Amino acid sequence: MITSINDKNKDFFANVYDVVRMIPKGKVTSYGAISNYLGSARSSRMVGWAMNAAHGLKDVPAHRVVNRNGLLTGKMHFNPPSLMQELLEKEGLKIEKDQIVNFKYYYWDPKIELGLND
DNA sequence: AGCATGACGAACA
DNA sequence: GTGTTCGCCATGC
Repeated sequence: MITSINDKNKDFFANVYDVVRMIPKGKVTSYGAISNYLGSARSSRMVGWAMNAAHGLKDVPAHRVVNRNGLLTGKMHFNPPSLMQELLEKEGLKIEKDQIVNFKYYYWDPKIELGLND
């Protein structure tokens, strides 16, 4: 539950949620990619912070968002920490040592997918 | 106000 | 490739 956010934060959150919702099934992206897409390439921490608040929203597949290394850094924040991996595996991805196998292949960059393409 | 932390990332040694 | 440091913005003490 967010106690005090400004309009600026709200806009940032809304953008993050919107991008995350647009992530195709079986694809993943990184916090940095989202922050970059929003224009704040170095505020990737805020993306993670937004995800923390987003984890209460069913429309926001936070499990499709990992760090640039393809590592499931946020798995510990899910209800069962293993849920994140399970969801990804259910979408056809393979996880090993909390890391996405062939992460580069499943990587989905909003800056490219949504910006370069119509 | 200052200090420490965080689902991160990039630069540097 | 690994370890350290800084930047980013917000939160908690």
